[in-house]
Amino acid sequence: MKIDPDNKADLSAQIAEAIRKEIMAGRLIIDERLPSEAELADHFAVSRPTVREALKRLAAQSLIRTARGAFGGAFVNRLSYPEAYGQHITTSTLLLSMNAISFDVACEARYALERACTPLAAARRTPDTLATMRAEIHRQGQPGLTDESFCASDVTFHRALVDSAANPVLSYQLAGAVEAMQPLMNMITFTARSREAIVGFHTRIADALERHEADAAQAALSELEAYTLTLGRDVMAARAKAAT
Amino acid sequence: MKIDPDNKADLSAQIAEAIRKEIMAGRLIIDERLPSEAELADHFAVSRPTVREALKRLAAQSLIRTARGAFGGAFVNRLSYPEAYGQHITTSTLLLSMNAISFDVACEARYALERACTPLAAARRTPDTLATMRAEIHRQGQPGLTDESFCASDVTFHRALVDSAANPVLSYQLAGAVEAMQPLMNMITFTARSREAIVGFHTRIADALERHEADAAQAALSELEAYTLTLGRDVMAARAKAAT
DNA sequence: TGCGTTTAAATTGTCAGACATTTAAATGTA
DNA sequence: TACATTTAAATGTCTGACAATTTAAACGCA
Repeated sequence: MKIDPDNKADLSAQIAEAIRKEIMAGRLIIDERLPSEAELADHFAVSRPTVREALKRLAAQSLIRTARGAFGGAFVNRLSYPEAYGQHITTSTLLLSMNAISFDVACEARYALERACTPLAAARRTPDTLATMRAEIHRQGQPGLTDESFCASDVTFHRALVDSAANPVLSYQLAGAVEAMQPLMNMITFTARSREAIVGFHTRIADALERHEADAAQAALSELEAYTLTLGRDVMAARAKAAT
Repeated sequence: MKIDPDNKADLSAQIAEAIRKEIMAGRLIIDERLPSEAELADHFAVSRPTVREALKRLAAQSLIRTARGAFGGAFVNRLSYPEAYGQHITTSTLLLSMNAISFDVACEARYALERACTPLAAARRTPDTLATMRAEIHRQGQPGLTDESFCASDVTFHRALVDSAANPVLSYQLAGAVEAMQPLMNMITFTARSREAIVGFHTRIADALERHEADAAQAALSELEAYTLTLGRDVMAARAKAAT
């Protein structure tokens, strides 16, 4: 394993970075056991708490997992899809909420990415993903639904659309774009009329996918984008007026 | 702040998760100072090292930053684009390298996402992004270039293509897809003939963007995808044969 | 008064040593 | 052999201490 250079940042950050590079470069392979905390402390010439802080940093990124007991220790972790989803969604959500990203920019990115899925989704959609989409459409038509529940259902619908492409890498990449929009969408008040309009677009998308018509799905998606954009702009305009 | 329920996982993980939720929910706002480690230890009824491990977990995700000295402490961090890029690329690269993702699936996802950018890129490309693309094309034509350098240049070219869309959220999302492919591409040996072919596709893409022709760019991109796929399949076939 | 210097306080970073807890292998026993 | 017990190794946690760093306040001097 590498050694730390002179001095700069925290020791625990340096050690974590050194181990992370080993993993990324493939020199530490999957399920391989790292030296014990005591051995690492000895190797890097630091105390055990410092090593532990470094290992916790790696654990937070799902790079390692730890097990107690004899023959326990820290092991290079196989990054699972659920873990990767979680990381990506956390990062994306924070990036959008903390950097004053305009609704327009986020919306444009999300729908551009979703349109990338529609050709594949139209070709590969399954009865299963279609059923999910239909179920969410039905839920979105229920009168008593709160705005927040409506948004959550919207996310589920769009994730089913993405999953229809049957490409797990694509689903992973899109999860961030779709989920991160939810806080922004939650600022919108959905009137009965706007809900009806959205349900209409969703139905058109589901129908098009069912008939394997990629172009029709893409067209409906684009119209939904334009409509969502107007909803978002209304909210932003109202907010700007209220702030004066 | 929330309290931990009965018992289950590590205390440091529980505490980190509690604080993370506060941040994600916006109850801890940007640049806000968290209580000192001693106060947190008191609040959660744990020792200071345990609190520190929790804070290091959050720091590893760029959720907080720490400063020493009086009036120092842990502060909610504004997640910057470079930090988000780094997180996303790390996660994406590991996900692909550790889960036996087929070259085909990764390739399909990447090019589907890139095609989502071309309409915007064709409309908004700047002299700057075009110049970057031209420079990389020129580099890719140099005879002495190693395969690894060729790959790195390829990544730079495609990132310039993505950046041409002038949507930072899109650039962020695509960074993972483009960069994570590099280790897979590095397995390919680029002959003089395949390099020439790729440079040809790149030139067609740059030309199309320069003339604001989205369809032509998309067509060239699709052909490049098909060509990349054959290169990847040749490598995989050779590997499979060598393994017998 | 005004300004530079010194001091003090608060906070994170690091260390040392200890004990608790968990796990699986080794051992002992019926 | 089968099962219970012991043991060893490792992580999880705690206590207490000191070092390093940074800012604010106190101080001294012209």
